[in-house]
Amino acid sequence: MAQSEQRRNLERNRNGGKRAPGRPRSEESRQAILRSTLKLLKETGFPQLSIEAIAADADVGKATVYRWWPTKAALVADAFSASADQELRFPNTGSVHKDMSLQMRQLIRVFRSQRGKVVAALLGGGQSDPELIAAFRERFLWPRRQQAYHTLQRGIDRGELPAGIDMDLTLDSLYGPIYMRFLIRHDELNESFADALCGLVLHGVEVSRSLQSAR
Amino acid sequence: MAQSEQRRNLERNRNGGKRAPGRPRSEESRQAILRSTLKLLKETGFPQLSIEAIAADADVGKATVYRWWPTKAALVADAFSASADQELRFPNTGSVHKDMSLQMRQLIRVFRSQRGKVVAALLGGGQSDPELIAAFRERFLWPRRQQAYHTLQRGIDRGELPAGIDMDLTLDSLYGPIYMRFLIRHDELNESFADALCGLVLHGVEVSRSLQSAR
Amino acid sequence: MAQSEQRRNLERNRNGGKRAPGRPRSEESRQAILRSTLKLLKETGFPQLSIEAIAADADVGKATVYRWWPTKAALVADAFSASADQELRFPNTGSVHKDMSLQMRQLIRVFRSQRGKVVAALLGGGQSDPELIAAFRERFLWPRRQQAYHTLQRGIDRGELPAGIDMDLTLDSLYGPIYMRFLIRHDELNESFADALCGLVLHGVEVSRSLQSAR
Amino acid sequence: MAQSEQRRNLERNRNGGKRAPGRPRSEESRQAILRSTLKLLKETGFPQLSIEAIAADADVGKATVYRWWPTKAALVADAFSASADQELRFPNTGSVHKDMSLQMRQLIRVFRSQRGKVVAALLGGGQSDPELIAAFRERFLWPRRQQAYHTLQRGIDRGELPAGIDMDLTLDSLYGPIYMRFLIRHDELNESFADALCGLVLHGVEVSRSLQSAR
DNA sequence: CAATAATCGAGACGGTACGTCACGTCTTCTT
DNA sequence: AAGAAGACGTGACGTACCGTCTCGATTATTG
Repeated sequence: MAQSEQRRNLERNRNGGKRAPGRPRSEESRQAILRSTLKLLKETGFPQLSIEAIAADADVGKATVYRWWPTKAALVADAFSASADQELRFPNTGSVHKDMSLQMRQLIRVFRSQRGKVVAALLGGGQSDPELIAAFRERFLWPRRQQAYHTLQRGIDRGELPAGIDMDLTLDSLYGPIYMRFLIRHDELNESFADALCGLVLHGVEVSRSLQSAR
Repeated sequence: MAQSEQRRNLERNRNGGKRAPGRPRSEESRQAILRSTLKLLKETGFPQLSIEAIAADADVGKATVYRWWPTKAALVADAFSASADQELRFPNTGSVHKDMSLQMRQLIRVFRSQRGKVVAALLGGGQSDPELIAAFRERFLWPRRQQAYHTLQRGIDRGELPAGIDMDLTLDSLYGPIYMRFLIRHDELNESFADALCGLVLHGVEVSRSLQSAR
Repeated sequence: MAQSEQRRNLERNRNGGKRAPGRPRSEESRQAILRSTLKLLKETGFPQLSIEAIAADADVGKATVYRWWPTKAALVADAFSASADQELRFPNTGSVHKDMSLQMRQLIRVFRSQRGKVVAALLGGGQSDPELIAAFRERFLWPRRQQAYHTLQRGIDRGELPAGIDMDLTLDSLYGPIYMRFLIRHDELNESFADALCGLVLHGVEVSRSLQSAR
Repeated sequence: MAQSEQRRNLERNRNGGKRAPGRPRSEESRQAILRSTLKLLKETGFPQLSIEAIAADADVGKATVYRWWPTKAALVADAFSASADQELRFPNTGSVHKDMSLQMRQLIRVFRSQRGKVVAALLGGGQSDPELIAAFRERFLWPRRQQAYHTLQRGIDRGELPAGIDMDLTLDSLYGPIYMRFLIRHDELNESFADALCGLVLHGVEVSRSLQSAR
């Protein structure tokens, strides 16, 4: 459930299931707005995206947009998370190496697809708008990181990884290079990069466990 | 030498030292513009930065800005690189671990300083402006990466690192997590992160040399 | 009714009294703009008049001006005609000579007043903008000329003037010298000029009726 | 000799025929500027005419224009009078009627030609620039009016016109309607208008001599 | 079934910044 | 010293969106 659509729904809940009086919010408009937002975001960057254009594209009054989303950032964050919910689940193959590299390959595939433009817009816009980057963290990064913790834990339980490792360091080492290549575009970001990265980092984790545990 | 100031200077060179006719460009204005750009960039983000405000702050006509920089991006890129030239050199302590972690600590220090806002603006803005991100690569990333290659090579020569490693993979593994934490801000980015990262990755490199050489 | 305000009103009429959708035009702004236009026109000439200044003086967004008037000329024409409607009616004294010279005196009085600056601006600007001069003709010249025709006709009916005279020639002979002195300022334009002119021309008309009817 | 080009020539005269030191003024540039001014004035109106464009068209530095003409008005006035010197002389046929109507026909012909655009620009621009209208009076109107006085005087001497007439009233009555039709364009301005006008006004003068002499 | 209430679309509003153009002045080298 | 070249600070241009507002119309709940 998107963050900024709560006003009247909250009232509804408080009133014990009763609807607020007046014309109810148009679900049709809401979806058209989110759809147009994603569409235009893929065509232009975040700064070029205008609420004027979104409203026009969605055949909706400008005020309807402003009624439900306080800023362009909130709208984009909503649109993004509405479209990001179902993807990028972690597999469970019985091997940490395999689980991680498979998921990382998925991520790279997403980054290279049309959807990547939206992520780039979010991360780019987020550099000047804390709300945007927070939305990315909370709706995209954290849910996946929770799953990643479990995946790593399974590896520890199976003895593939030493106990006591710094999971955040490990995961940032695995994903950081992907994000870096995605955002800076200084080198190719293809799926085999996931394998090489996975090999390098997970072997490093195994070896330097003593250092980690000493921290 | 900044990119967008070449027009008339090039002519000068071609003409064998002769100056172009007409009033020469005001070096004073040029520097005032770059100074104001950096100053305002630190106060607001890249999208909020307006050429109008830069010109006003620099006591300069708007047209003078547009005469020399085609876009806000080009201006910011110039301002950034004019201020980034001298820093972040690599040390040479006789140990790869030490050399790298020292430099990475410097980078983190920069990212956490006022200058970090400019980098974030550049990378953020760059997500919707290829010119900006290219400027970052060419004027910031590449020069340092050249030095990093040499640092790694010294490690190989000294036997600290195996020969035949994938330097780009290694360096992205070292720096990627820093950039990720800097841009996504999902976890603390302090200088000790550099040491942990360095330990993890360089040990990983040593162990997985066979994998790398097999590629 | 001013020319450039018709768009939405016309729709209203076509729709049988129904209003166009959307926020209706602000009558307050419209009048403030016209008022400021006249005010500034009296202070400076037509070329010096800037839409920027009008908008500022009227406490109005620049876009509001451009929304309703395509050019500065159209705006000035509207402002002029909004202020010119009620004046300079022709008297009916029972004597052509008296009627004409009284009205011509009024005209000279207007030309010598503050309002004269606006007329001069209109006629001056009109030399490079057909729209402006057309506005002057249609909203100022023609309405008065209609009345002048009737005044002359009354003179003919009463036998003061010969039938079959060229009314346009007559009226241009009466008013042309006034306009000429007003615009070229080569000689004094005072009210007694009206009497002298009237005497000369109307006597001329009486005498040269034969020439006119022979045309 | 144009008004604003006097600075150095005056010095020359004071110095007793000696030339000022330094590079002499380029006659070529001066003429190119005047030529381009007229050319562009015929293409666009006075307000649209830009010194920038004149300098470019004349292949001349902008400063050269500003060095010799203080304002656009002065330049246009100069250009106009440089081109108006030789025309519109009064004939001497032995008949006032004929002399006047021939000259008025000439004037109408000029007004309808390309040169008319320049006159319109001058009179139009002059409504907001006293310098311009003064230039028109002094370099165009007065010289011709002097000749017109003589023409009328010849008529009086020959007994065609009564003595003691108001020459300025007479001439304004003859020319005012032409200027009015030229500037307001409310009715056709063809050469036969000169004859009708001449007939009407000169007959009027003959009849109302008593009124005039009574003034 | 009316009254009330909040939504919807449309689009005008006062603003801010855009990128361009011409202004009149200046600084340089060349003639 | 005047020439051309052309950069300079200035300020208006007309445009695009901003976020807010005022309309009539629509769609629900409440009395």
